[in-house]
Amino acid sequence: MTPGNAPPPRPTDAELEILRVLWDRGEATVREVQETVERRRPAGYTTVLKLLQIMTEKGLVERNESERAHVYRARRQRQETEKQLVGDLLERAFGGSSSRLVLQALATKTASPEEIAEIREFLDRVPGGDR
Amino acid sequence: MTPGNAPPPRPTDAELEILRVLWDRGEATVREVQETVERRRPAGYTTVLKLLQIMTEKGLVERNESERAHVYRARRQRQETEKQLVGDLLERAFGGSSSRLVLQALATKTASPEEIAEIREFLDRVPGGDR
DNA sequence: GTTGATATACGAAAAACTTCGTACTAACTT
DNA sequence: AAGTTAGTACGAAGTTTTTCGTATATCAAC
Repeated sequence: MTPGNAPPPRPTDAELEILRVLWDRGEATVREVQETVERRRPAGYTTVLKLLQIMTEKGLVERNESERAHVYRARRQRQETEKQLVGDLLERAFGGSSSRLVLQALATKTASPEEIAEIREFLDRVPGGDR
Repeated sequence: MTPGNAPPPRPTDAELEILRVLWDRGEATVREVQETVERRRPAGYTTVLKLLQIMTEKGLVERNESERAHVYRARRQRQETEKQLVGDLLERAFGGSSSRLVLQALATKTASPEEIAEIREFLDRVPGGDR
């Protein structure tokens, strides 16, 4: 096993940008990742390569080396990582109060009517959340 | 003006722990902060002192030096910082979709019935969020 | 006034993060 | 075969984060 067996660490900012590319595309070579990241901000080829190598060591991604250009995939699903990040922020900044985080999120960026309906549906299904 | 005039940077993990103490107490000396942080995790006195000094430079806190033991205060309100952190995570991980973040938060840690009611009330008041 | 307790200042080390240059390798092209 | 292109490996440097030791100052009490 490459990384002991501990759960992968929280991805850093630069790592998260790369993960987003991999989640979108399913899998990608270094060049594909680099070209996509490049559109958002300056990022040299070897920089992205090195990051992917480190992320492999950390267990954040895995790679297929059968071709000359290695193909990378995220090791955890987008949703799992999102959960990790939210849970982390919840503990670090909101003392575990999810409602405070939720209200803050809604205040930060207004949700569309569809999104609001979606949230309502979720609340209706939460145990103890029924009116 | 101590820090140019740029908005204070996103606080790091260790800085956030200190800010939480300051938000709770309103203001505190290094020793008070250190003793409170200590309960959560090992943290030496000079470590906390140094962090507070750096945070002063960064503009995250301000201090009153009129007494021998300087008294520190958070420079931004808890809510402003929470907003910054949520907005940041929203962009970095959720591509700006607040509903995805909200649903993830609710799934991560179940909110109490009171909290759920609070969220409902908020949704009712959001423009376009009325049923 | 010397001692002891309690402060701040500051340098510096260790770890993590980010970036990039250089070396090397494999494959295609002429 | 030699040169060009496109890839990985890896060391290393710059920055930030975190930690702590040591020097120094202040104050109180003896």
